[in-house]
Amino acid sequence: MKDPEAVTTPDATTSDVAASAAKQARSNGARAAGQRDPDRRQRIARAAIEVVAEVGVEKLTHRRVAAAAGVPLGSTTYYFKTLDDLLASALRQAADDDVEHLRTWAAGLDAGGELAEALAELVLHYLGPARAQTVVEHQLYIAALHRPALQHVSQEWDTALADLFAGYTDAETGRALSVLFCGWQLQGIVREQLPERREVEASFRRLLAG
Amino acid sequence: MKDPEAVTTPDATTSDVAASAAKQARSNGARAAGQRDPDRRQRIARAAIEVVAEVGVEKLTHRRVAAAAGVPLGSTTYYFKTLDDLLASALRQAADDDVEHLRTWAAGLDAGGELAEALAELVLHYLGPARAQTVVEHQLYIAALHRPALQHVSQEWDTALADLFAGYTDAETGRALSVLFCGWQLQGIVREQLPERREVEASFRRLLAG
DNA sequence: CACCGACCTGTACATCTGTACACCAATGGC
DNA sequence: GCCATTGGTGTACAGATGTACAGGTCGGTG
Repeated sequence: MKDPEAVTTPDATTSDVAASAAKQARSNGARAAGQRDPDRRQRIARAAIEVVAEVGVEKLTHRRVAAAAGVPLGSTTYYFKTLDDLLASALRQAADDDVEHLRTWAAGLDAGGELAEALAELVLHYLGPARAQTVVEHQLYIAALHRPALQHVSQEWDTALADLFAGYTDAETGRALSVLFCGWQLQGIVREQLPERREVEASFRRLLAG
Repeated sequence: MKDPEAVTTPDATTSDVAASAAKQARSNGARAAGQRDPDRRQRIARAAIEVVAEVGVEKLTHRRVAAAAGVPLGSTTYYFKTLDDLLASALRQAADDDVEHLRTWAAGLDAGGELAEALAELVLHYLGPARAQTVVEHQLYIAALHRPALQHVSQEWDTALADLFAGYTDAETGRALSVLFCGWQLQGIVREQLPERREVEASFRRLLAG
């Protein structure tokens, strides 16, 4: 039986990692047992992110995502009842991936090094090697503006960023750093030329000097 | 530099461009002769902005814009051959309107007053009374990411902002201020609660202290 | 072994979309 | 006065889209 009005999916919204891990452990050898494709849901969500990266949110369709994920159309509508569900999962996935990436970045931060330097480096990373990811994230972030149910995801994203930075200074400075950080990203993604590292670093240093 | 406008005009493909231009040049004294509704094109562009504000870029359609502008469907496709043309005009219109607004703001700036204070005020204005406008602008700004022909519009927008701020300090500080300004806007539009004026002002002051 | 209930898929359909284009209307030149 | 030209509009059409849903498959359970 298909649950009629579950929040988003037949699965629970979170913690499918544990469930899928258990089942995967049980049926590791050949094809999956019971659940033929345990993490297909997450794969579809990531395919949605990929589609947004390539053609933009306004061209996000079930069919395109299905093609990108290599699954039939019926599969995407099975896991995501409506397109907004799909978009929501994509946003959540992108935010989670990003925050995790930021955490590992923070973990690898040299305690003795200068924070402004590291932040400038991070900005350039997001505008250079990880530019595609940055573009998607902003698309999804903005797409949430017209979906009240998603705004808290974007909010928590910003908050996580500010908290992370606050860990090295104080709450207010952390917020200011996150604001400047977002600004550099936003202005950077529409230009093909990267900002000067020296200039970016200098701006962070000014904020920290207060 | 603002150059290419003819590309979006309806008669771009037909061959009587020269003839109409000649006649218009010849009968220049009679203003808007032959045009029953001279600024309908601009009205449609503004209606497009309105539609984006209400339902988002991904739901921007000819029909919706026509309804919002109070014109028949055929009229929107007459002035804007394709949807991208319409979106482009909307972006340009929004950017122009915004830059003009910023200029009048700058013109009314008290020379003796503090810049940080005025900037904080401006941020709160864009997140409060002019929030809808801010939301649209970001939607359009982001939409340009997948339309290379539009990126320069967004770029010039940022540049105009930085130049404006630079007029009160120096080039690099102006850029930094514009980055922080954009950051406050971006983070502000997903929250329903405005940031504290004192905190915003303090962040600008820190940048200016360097 | 039979059966049940999940996972999964192919297809159908109503709707919406962009766009073309054949039409009216007025206006300025003759 | 007439008429060509251009502004303006209603409609038609092919295609894409979201979504429902009837089946199909297969492991688990009694």
